Amino acid sequence: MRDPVFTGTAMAYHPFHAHRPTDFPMSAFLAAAQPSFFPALSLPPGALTKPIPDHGLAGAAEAGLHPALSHHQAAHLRSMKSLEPEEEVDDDPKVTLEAKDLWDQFHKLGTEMVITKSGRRMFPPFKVRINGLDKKAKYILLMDIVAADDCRYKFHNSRWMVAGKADPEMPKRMYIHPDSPATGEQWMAKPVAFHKLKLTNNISDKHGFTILNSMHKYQPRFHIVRANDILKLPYSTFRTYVFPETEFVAVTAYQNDKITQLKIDNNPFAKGFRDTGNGRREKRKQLTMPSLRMYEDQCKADREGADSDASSNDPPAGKDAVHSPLGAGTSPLRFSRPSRDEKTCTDSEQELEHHDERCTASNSPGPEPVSPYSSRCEERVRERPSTEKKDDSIFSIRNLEKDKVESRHRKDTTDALTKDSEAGGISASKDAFSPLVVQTESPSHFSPGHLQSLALSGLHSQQFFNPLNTGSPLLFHPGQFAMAPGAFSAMGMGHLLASVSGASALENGSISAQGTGGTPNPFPFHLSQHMLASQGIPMPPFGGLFPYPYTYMAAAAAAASASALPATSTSNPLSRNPFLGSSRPRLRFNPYQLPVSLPQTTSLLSTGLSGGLNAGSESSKPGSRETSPAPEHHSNHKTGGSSGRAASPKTSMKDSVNELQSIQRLVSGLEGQREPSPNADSPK
Amino acid sequence: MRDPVFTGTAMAYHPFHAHRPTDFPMSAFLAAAQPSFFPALSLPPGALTKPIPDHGLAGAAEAGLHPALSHHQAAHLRSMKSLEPEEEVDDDPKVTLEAKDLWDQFHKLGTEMVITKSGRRMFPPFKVRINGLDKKAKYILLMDIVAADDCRYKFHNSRWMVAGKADPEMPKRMYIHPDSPATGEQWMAKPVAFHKLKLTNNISDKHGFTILNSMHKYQPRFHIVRANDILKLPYSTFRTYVFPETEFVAVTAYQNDKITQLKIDNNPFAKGFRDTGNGRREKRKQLTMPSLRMYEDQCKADREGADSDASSNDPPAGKDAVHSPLGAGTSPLRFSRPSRDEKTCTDSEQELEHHDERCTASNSPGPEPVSPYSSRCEERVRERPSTEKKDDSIFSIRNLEKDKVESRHRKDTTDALTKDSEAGGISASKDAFSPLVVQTESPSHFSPGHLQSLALSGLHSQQFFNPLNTGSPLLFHPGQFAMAPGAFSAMGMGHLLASVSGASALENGSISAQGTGGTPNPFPFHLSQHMLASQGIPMPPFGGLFPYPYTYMAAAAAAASASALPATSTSNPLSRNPFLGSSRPRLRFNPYQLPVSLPQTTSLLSTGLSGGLNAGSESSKPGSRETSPAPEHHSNHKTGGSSGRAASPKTSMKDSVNELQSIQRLVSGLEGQREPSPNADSPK
DNA sequence: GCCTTTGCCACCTAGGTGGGAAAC
DNA sequence: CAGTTTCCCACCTAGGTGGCAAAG
Repeated sequence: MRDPVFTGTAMAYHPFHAHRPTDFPMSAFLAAAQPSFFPALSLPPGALTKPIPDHGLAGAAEAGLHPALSHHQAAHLRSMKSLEPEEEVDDDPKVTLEAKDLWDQFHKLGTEMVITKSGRRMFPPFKVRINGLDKKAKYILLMDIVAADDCRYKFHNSRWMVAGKADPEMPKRMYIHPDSPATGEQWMAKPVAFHKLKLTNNISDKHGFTILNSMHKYQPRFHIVRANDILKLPYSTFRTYVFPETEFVAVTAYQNDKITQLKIDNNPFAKGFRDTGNGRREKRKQLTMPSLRMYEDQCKADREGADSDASSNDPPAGKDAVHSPLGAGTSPLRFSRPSRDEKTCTDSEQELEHHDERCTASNSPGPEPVSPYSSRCEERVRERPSTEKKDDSIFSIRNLEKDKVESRHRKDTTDALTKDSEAGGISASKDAFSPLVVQTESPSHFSPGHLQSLALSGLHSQQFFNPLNTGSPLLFHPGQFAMAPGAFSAMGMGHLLASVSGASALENGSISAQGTGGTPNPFPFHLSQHMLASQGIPMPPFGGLFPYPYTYMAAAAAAASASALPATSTSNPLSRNPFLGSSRPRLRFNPYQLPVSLPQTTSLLSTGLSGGLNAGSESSKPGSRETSPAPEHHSNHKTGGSSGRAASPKTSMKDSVNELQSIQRLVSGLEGQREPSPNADSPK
Repeated sequence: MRDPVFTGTAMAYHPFHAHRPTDFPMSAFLAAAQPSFFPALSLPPGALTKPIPDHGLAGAAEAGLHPALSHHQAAHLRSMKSLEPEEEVDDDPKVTLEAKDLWDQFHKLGTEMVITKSGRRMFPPFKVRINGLDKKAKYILLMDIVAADDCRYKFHNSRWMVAGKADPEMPKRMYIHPDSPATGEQWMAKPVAFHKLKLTNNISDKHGFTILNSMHKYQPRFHIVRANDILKLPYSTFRTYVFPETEFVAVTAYQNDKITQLKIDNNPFAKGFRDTGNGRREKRKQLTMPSLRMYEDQCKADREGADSDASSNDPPAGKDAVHSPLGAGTSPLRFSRPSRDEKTCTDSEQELEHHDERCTASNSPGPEPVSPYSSRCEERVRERPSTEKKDDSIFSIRNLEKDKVESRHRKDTTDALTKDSEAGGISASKDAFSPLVVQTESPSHFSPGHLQSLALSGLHSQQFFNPLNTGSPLLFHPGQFAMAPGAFSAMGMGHLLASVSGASALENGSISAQGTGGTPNPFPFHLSQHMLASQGIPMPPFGGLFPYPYTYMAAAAAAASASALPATSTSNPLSRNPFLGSSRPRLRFNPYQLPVSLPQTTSLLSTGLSGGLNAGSESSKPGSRETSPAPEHHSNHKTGGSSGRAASPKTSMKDSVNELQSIQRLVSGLEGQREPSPNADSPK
């Protein structure tokens, strides 16, 4: 397990792989890829064509780059020594969260997302608009949802408060947008929605849904990978974007009536619960009604613009400009929920109410309530010295102070500002309030033991599943990684690349949600049974066997619109490490052990992945994986931001977390962080 | 226009293209591909791995191969000289029509498919089960619907009769299964449905729907192409499968009440019209009620087996075993509709009622009524001498006589028996009653002028659209081909490879059916704006500039289940040439001239396709393209089958058509046919 | 009892049916 | 006038909502 499968030459791999990825034995695939990933730069091969991005929104992105290593320079370097035979691509992705206003509204109240056994969509739908991609290059877009911290919450006295340490992390799944791979031109043509991603609390889910723990806080993440085949994902650079305002608490039933009302008022499918004069459900009182409906109207308008196919069935497609739907309705209700960010996760009534500690001077329109459970970003920011260890910095955090000044010029488009980080070169792009951007070099540091097997699943209602490399949700299974306890979930360390087998792929008339299990023709998906390395924020490099090939880049969090800017960017759950504090290994999941239908999925696995997978699974046994030191974690947020950069795997992780959480007020520092990850497997 | 864009070296193209297809300028793309296509063999590169197919159903496929050039030999030859760098693949696809029983029931009555402006699905859904593919190789599956003949029909006195020549052909579109490309393993995992393909009579359709002429007869076709990128389609071998029982007449309103009732009884969406005691629509009398519902039950059962995702939303997913739903209900009603097959298309009351002229000795359960408008296959078969010109044979027709003997051993699986044809080597596979199989070598003979531009479209309800090469419907526009008048529609000559731009791709919340037109972000699809060469049956090679690289293979039609076998295989509309008889160029369509939203679709087009496209358009001006000699066509079916193999473009086409139409009783002959295709452009 | 989860429900959206009147 | 087409409709399927009672 975790043997250096990634050994071989980059060149050897790509040429071969490019022609017929699927015919290539996984073993060979893995063997050929490793050596090529030098601990070099993090930027994607592209960006060379145009020395300076000329994309509309991206124009100012590079302005503040540190001379150490500009975006383009980095890209160039990478392209030269990287194993990627890819042509030089000119891209500088800028990502904007759609319906940001709506997200902000929810965020202020403390977003809740219902999770059910059968799978539930997210309500404000996670949708982003992308700019700056290379028109011709192909990209794979992904999304995952990682734990925002290692705490469990409870809604008490109209407040969210910590209720102990987080439960064991559920198998994480990386959801590949079904349209992947597609050209940059196609992705940029219209907003990219992930409404097919469903949330569930069913640990035995066979649909490839994202499994979450109820009463835990999560942070959705969006990833852009320039690759024309999902098989290349493990060796590709991940550009990760985090929109703090999309943070949410998973619940099995809504806790906050205001959230419920906001959902009802904006989700067209809940129209039946609106108090539109029609005798409807009583419970809720018209908390909102004023300028409501705006979001829906926007959605419908959007629908006009683009044709819908199976992939575009998400009713809520509202653009960022929702014109503050709730208006007077919800915004005034600033719940004083505890900002549990770096809480010690002890059951207590300590309702963290630092939400008033606005992260930035806020160029927002006055009284924007901070998210009920937003972190005390301001506090943290102050704690953080600007002495980031640039040499091995993992994050490239922009100077938000500067951004604030310019933020008002920008709409609510949270551009993604990619910067170089490996060399410690930090560039504060002038464009402010971008989402947190983390760029990860191809995780060549995976050992076969980390490879993941698919978890298949029929993807039931999951949007059209395009089999093979055409876009299948990646099922991530943290338990199969051999890394430190706290290395997972946080920023998506070692996501497992699993493919959906089930029956969802080829379109049939069948739609039963669960029938997939033991169907005769389970539609084996043997493509991507290898894990995806570090997704975003710092992750332990799996035993430190690797040359730290990847670098992280953080381009400020912001993501707040001119109005709600500071408020929404308050909580920065980017990289909480759920495993750090949880010591009760309740469940362990091994795709192969799950009741999931994993038929015929042995092709690639059997060749070279099975062993690795098993290895990883073994090491991450229930007891081992989830048992992590909680104490040190608690105090993290206090010390993290400052200087724990090159700290030990666990602490360093947390440090980075803290930094991220305080992004709103980030100073221009860029931090590199690398997690040695003691031993990949069990933390024990 | 029509400049030899296809010039260059195969090797040059592939290596490059494989890595980043979309980054490759179309001009270069085209230039590199041409030379590689020798007039060689037609079989796909695969089949080398295993000298003898060991697939369950395919086991006997090679049994009857003619020694001239076996399937594998051909494949080997091709792989050596072909430009395809593809590895040797072992495949021998067998295709089975799902819900064949249901199709048969409709076919007996004379299937009608409603076409509406907003697009209508086909009711028995076109769904096939595939076997014998190479597990690891990637395939692109396509479907198109071609005119079955060049006549216009009218339903008079409860009979379908010819009502003159066919109207000008509408722009034909090749629909790529959205899951494409996918591995053979994935395709074989479960039936492949094409329920996202919609039929319309809206000549300005922007959704990529298939545009048909009302009151005209059509024949759906299914294609398997081993390719990992739609960009390679033009240079890939097409294996075409035709199921005669899926023939239908497009109507704007049902003409035959029995068809209506059959639809209502079997289509779950029409449940509201069933006379289940509930006072419902009066009109129809319970024509069927006996063992009905079977199909639906089957569908639901199917749904259990496989998960549904956006691509699997088609309610009707019944397997082939529908247990003869209508039972006594509809089968007894054998309408004596005219079999207008090779009619002269003159308005007359001559109700062709040769349906009793069963094509084969029929091992079917007795009184299977022939399709009302089925062709006089038997007659035709007899006319055909077994003196196929093997040297340039286009069709490889199996010996059905032999098949008949063995057919009863087979279920209703109409296996696809691929055979070599180019060398004249014909192999009569022992497995009988396969659908008509036509294998086309990569149509390298396209000249730039034939290249097609996309017609984009949002694919509205069209199933999830996977942009880029992941699967987008190909929009075929006959008008942009430079070829003889009658060369189109019939067997899909020169289908245009157009991609859907619209908004369907990236999943958004928007679903409006028509809003695509002028949307801000039209999602340009510049991938496959080049036309797809000969799809199935003989087609004019566009001016004869080419070395006749493609070969056709026919592997018997059959496709009939043990019970209804002979009956269903009666009509063989495979390659009627609608243009041959139509001399009234009513409309001309140039994707660029349509009100379709073709924004940003210029990338590849502008590089190397625009010119070609325009060229093609120019040459195929309205007046030119549709003006074709009708007379010769009429008599075709009489003379066609016998020896018109190497005949002139037009006649040869018809000859092959005739042959195909009589497939049910095909003798062991295999015919190769190649169409010189005078000049690619305008027939004038 | 409290807290949380589950299952079922009514009520929506989205869209696939053919009927039937009206239009062409 | 007859043949066709169009449009709107009621009626379905499929599935996304939160409520709510009951169960853990």
